[in-house]
Amino acid sequence: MPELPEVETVVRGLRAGVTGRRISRVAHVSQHLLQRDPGLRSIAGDRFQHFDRRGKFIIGRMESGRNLLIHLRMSGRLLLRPKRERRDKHDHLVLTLDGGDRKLVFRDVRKFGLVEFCNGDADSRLSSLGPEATGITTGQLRQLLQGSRRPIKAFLLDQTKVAGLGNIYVDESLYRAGVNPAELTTNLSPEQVRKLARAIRDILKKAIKLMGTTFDSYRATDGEPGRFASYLKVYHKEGNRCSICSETITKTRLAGRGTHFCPNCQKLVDNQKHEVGK
DNA sequence: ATTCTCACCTGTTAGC
DNA sequence: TGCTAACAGGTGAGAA
Repeated sequence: MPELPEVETVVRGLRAGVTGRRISRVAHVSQHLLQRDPGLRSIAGDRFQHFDRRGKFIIGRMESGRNLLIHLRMSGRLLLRPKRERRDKHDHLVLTLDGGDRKLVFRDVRKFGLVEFCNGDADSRLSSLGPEATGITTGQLRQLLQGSRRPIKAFLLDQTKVAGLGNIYVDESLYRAGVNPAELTTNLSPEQVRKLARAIRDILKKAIKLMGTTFDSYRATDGEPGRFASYLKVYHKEGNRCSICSETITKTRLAGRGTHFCPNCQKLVDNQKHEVGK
């Protein structure tokens, strides 16, 4: 579930607690991470100089010049824990840090997450990302929509179009903009594009301020849950009343995901005007 | 070329 | 109660 606001919160925690720290020891590394990067253990002795975020990726800039690429995917967490704390069975990378009494732990129940060295910003996983969702403008969004014909929800989940959105914030943004998730990108009116860009920026800004949304497993580096969940209007609100029109929030399946919306506030654009009054 | 579907995992929950 | 099946959702490989 970690999307842009959650990843941003984690990165801020890393900047505050890990920047400048040297890795004294790799206390544990799981086989599945070593399989992807057999050289991962060589991080011992290196030092974290800076952390960047790009979309949902975290990039650790190392003193050696190397770049550590991290993705939390669904259940990944980066936690600062006391050095003596017993290892959880889902801890897949445990880095003991010089100075202080904490260690950096990558915990990931479902093992979809990623921790490996990459070749910097030229790595295709990073270079193929679209512009950051936090700053998406109406003009950018209009441009990106050109030549695309698919449900707007599928489009917004595509990281090569806009980077950082996931299922929660896509549903929330579409609701705020009054756009049906199944609306084809080709059908969006200029006004809808404008509202959508605005909704994305506003919702992400507030979610970052509240340190993300904790629905289930997400936690910040200090173990704290995000506080945006109480502001969700449609995500996991099926059966509830729409706060605008009192219609019942509906859940369907679109683009392979649970999709939540208000059938009244988010009507499909009537694209068959010639059939009016049929 | 673009879009769609499924595999990747495991814990939780719904259903019988 | 105990079992199985479905579900959760980000990404990438392969199919359409």
